[in-house]
Amino acid sequence: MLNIYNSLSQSKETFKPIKPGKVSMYVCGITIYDYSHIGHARTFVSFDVIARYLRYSGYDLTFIRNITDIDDKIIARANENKESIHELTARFEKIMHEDFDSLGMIKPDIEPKATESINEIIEIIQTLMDKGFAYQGEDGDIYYHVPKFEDYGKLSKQNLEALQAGERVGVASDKKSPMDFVLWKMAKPEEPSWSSPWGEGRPGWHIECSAMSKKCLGDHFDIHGGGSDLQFPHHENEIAQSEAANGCCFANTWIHTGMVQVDKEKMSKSLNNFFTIREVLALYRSESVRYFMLSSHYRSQLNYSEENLKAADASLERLYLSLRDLDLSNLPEVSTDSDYLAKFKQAMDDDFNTPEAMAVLFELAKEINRAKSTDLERALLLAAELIELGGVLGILQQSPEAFLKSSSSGEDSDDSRIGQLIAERNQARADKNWARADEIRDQLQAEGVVLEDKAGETVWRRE
RNA sequence: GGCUGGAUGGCAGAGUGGUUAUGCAGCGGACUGCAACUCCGUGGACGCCGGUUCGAUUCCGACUCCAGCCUCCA
Repeated sequence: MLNIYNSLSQSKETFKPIKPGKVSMYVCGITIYDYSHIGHARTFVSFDVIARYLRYSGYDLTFIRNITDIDDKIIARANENKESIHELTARFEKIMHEDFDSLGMIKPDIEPKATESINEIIEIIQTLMDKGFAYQGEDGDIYYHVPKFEDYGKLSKQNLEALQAGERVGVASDKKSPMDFVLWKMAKPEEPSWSSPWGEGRPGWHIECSAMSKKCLGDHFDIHGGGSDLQFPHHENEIAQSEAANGCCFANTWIHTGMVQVDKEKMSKSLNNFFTIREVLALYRSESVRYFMLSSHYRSQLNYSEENLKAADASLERLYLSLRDLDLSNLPEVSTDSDYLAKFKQAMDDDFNTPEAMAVLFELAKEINRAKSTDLERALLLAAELIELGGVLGILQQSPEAFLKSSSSGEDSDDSRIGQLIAERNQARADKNWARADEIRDQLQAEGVVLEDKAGETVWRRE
């Protein structure tokens, strides 16, 4: 039985889909105008595992992850670059897909874009106008009138009075209430715009997600997710828009991921302390980066550091080492009543507890290592389980040799040269010239290549 | 100031009202020319103060500290 922590109720709830056997999930994607950073990676790897586990559990999942491709920052960046917003967003969309692929993320079923949902956006705004939840200011912009929505604050546990007390001063506008937010913004000259019943303009920040989730999943769906920094105001505003417009419930379960920290501070663009996915993938193996993302629970903060990334790589190396020297081409069928599978599921059923689930992977690795020398059949069965469970987390799907010989940076030292040095070293060993043998090993070690002398042969791997 | 969440062994990170998390690092042993890999064994922990309890790291309350949101943010 799957239990998920719901931000709405602030507690773990037994998950019950609206339609038995089916799950609809909408995850807020990125506003696209720059390279994606490690914080994005953390959130989307988390939802990737959630999606995989829902499917592994037998649910028929529809997974939506949007792209917000119109927004003030996009316009500003495109102007800086002297290019169109479409050129800018198309370029970074391609980069984002490459980065996400590198991290082993499965693709969402639909990846809607704000600019391809303008009709739906206008429809919702019109409904909100008709129902009296929205109004047009003197500047022509359309605003959502927050005090009109009684449940405002139910997700972020804020109340309007407190929010207004904390409101920063000096915001001059013709809003009726300081908490009101823009649904439709009138276009300034030379800004990209679409025609609407209220004039040429573009959508405000929050409305596109209400429109895209409705377009893809309908008024009422199972799971809505995103980074915890979106909980307020973005998700709160989505609820206000969608529930008011649709006159009914919106998402049942809200899932929020913890932020990535650098030196105990949130990684963010405004603090300029972020690492892009590209930068990090140049330093560490991509699968190790993914492993790192899953090594702590998705709701807790994750501290980015060289030490932690190296530890993740070493841990993953241990798992792959256990699979080495086994014939993985012909794996036996995994038995459904395996204790390890049961333990793994129990961990994942408890709000997707990946650290606990990964502990099961290490138990399997240890058992495989033991069984290798005593009971090869058992070792293979356990290896099949390890690979299957790894697959649920999106790891351990390459051959051990491929992982162990891969390097973090693209600049591999030459494999054939490594082979030559090993041959030379083995000649030295045969001659009992230990000094020369150790010299070669030290030299390779300095290049990040580790040698292991097995019976009859010497194998190598990169670390 | 308001609202959330957190504080676990050298590091990372789960979990539990009484019994081994797990990984890395350490220590002892086996294996090895020496290593590496692997196995066997092993030390080390629950921020602080009270309360509940036969017993609390785990429940309750206060305190201290840390982080997130309240402006753009994954």
